[in-house]
Amino acid sequence: MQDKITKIFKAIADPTRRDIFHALVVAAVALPITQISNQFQMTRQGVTKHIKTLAEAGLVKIESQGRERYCFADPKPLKEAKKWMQFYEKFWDDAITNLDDYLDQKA
Amino acid sequence: MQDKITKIFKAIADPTRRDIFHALVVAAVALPITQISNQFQMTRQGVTKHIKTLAEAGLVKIESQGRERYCFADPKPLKEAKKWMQFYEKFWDDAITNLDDYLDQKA
DNA sequence: TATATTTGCAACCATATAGTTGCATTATTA
DNA sequence: TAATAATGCAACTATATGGTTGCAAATATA
Repeated sequence: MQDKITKIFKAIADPTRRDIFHALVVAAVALPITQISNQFQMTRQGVTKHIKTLAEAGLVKIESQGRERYCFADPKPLKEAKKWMQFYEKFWDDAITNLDDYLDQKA
Repeated sequence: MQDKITKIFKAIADPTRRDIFHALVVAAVALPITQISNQFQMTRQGVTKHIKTLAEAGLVKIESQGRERYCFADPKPLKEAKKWMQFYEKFWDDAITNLDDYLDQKA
């Protein structure tokens, strides 16, 4: 199975999923699947699949109530994604800015 | 065509690609493709494909010198990924911590 | 010049992914 | 109880993805 960080990055690597996630975040309330899917062009089942992917990454929580399934965004897993990136942050500035110069120097 | 942020997230969503990227970052010098691929179990062509994906996301720069192609990690595009995440950072803490409570309240 | 090295390109394969349609199930409401 | 609404499940399609092998081209070295 995929590790957590891979699931998170895969989940947000799809633009439609980012849209769904965003819609849930700004909604700030839990919404049933059908209501979410009404905001998108694709079929309910398509949206459901994306929500499942988001849920598996922990970015969406789902709670059943009667026949409805309320979905709510949970951005917390993004903390881990941020943490992964933070290691590389220190290289943002001291990265070789001009590879040509580097290679010339080496030659 | 895919937008920039999608390319970046897709590039780092694959664990092998994260490994290659990491190897290039810590190497801190430009390395020819064959030399990079020697550090991995898979074929040179497999590694080359991953490097291409990373390069298309701007995370790796490639410069030809003679018959060799020197690759170097450039973490700068991660800034954009971080920026995307920063919008959701403000929701990390005030996100509904217990969806059950929220729904009970609503009921 | 002959040989070895680094690489790109193309074809190919297996699996994953994004999306669809159709139907059955469960819960609500008239 | 009958009709409607929200959902899950399964099958299916098309395309993307991760990876391979084989071969040709260009460059470097003996």
